[in-house]
Amino acid sequence: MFLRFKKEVLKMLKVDERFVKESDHADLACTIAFKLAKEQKRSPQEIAEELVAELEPREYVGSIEVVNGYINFFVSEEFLEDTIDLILDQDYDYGSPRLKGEVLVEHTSANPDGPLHIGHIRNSIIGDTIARIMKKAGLNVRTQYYVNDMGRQIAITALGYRRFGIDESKKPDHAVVEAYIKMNKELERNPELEREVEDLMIRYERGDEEAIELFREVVELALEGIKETLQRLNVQHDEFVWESEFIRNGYVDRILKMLDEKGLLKKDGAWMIDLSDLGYEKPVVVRRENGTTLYVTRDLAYHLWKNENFERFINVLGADHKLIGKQLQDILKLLGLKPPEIVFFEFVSLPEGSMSTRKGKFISADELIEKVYEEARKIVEGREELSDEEKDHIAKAVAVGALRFDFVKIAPEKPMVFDWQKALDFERQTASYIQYSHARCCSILRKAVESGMPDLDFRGDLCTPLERKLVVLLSKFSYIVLRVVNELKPNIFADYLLKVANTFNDFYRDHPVLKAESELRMHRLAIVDATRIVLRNGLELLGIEPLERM
RNA sequence: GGGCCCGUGGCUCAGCAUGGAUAGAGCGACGGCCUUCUAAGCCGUAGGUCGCGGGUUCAAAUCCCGCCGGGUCCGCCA
Repeated sequence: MFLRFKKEVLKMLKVDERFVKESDHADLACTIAFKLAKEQKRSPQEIAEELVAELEPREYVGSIEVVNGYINFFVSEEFLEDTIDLILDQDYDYGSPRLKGEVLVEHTSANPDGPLHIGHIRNSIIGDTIARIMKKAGLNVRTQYYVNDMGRQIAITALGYRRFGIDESKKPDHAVVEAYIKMNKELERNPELEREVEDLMIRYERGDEEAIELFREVVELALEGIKETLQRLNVQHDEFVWESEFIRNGYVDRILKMLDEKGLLKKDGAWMIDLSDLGYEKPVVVRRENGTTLYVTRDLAYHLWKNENFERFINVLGADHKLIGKQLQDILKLLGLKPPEIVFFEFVSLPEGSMSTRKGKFISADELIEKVYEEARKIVEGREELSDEEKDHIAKAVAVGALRFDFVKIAPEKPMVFDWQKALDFERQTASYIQYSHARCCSILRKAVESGMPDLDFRGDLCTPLERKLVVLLSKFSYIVLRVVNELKPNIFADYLLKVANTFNDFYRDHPVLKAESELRMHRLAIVDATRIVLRNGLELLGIEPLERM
């Protein structure tokens, strides 16, 4: 709805979109007069007044005023009424800007050599949230986990698995990483084993059956554990795509042929692409002297496949992939293919330094989830009216919410230092605050039903300034969704939802609902119900369960 | 050495793309509010040279240049 208001404002003014912005002083504010002031050598105020004199309020633009050169626009009562009607009418569907298109989101894609750690889940949470928001926007979204089954570290894991076996009593990913860590130590002690690693990698790429079976077994084990963790976090993948598939299905050969035909390959024993014209110091090797391919080669093949199937493809990658990511984009462009859009996120480190799976220096996602759950459980214990089962359910939802929100609210480009104390401090958990606000809405509506639910009837003319503010905020849902789709910054949405919860709690404080008389009661119940729908739909986009009581 | 990212009250962050009206939240601190729709809530107070120095502009947290501090990348690894 807010999008329509903005469109009307733009149509009235006939100015470029960038001069119209959100503001604390108005629903939308225009700064064009400042620009014109310079050219015309007149005061911004004068120009703004002149511009406004020619404008007539329309359907959704209720009033216009000029202050200090700003042209401030306010929504009409009709706008407020249509917003509430739309929300109540669309319910679960509310909030979509109704886009069309085929989109692929690739995220997480952690090496299958052990459990996900707290750095990996930053990737999962950003990726999953983007995917959810794009789906909401109406796009046809598929999510994939790219399984790096051909790497050196998987060969090492496979060797460790064969040599030491694994502890079957443990969750499989945690068991696999033990073999990986042990094998790494073994390699340090005995560098001769290096040849075995290399040999195994070559055999796997050439399609040696025994090697394939070994890799498959160990990778499946790791993935089994990883999938369980992802499920706990409400992170969904439609498919797990194995890197080695692109060797076997011919895409690697095709991409190499394309590179060759474009004259991009320098074959000097190894095959490489010279990117010095684009400012890269070193060439990118796509085929080793021994005939095997590299990670980037398979990734190029994967992106050839993406080009054939999707209009937009988005990768969520750690900042350590920046160089290789840019090279991938540039090579694809040279081939006349579409490059992926990449969301880079900075590292999550521990107070004592960066994490390392190889050295066993990491905090696993499972451990974090468990501890946060225990903490949430302590708080829920205080609610005597709830059954044990309900308490458990609420604690789980609150824990996952706290965790997901903690990661998604921070802009991806910010480095994070993990802190146990903060992760477990529920005083600062904003997710449960939003869940709580939603539960409050539900509670009011439950009581209203008990005492005979009246018809909901929102009236623009009954709105207090705060109610007006809340409804305008509710109208921005699809506008915010669209922003995330365009800018790929899911933290914008987290911020928005927090603002909705905040404003609702302000409303709750000094606007009695159930005690209000007749039409005011109907009016406010409509606001509560609409807020409930926005909070519920919004929490779902963040992968957080909207609880009805807590 | 070169590239990229980050640097905003004691702490964690938003705002920076497209410069504009008093720099916003949360935690922590201090003081208040449960006979009134869930106190996982609300209200109030204190706390800021927006890393530093220049520049552009009527106007800079936001744009440009130079520094400083932290992170990260620069393999025929992934």
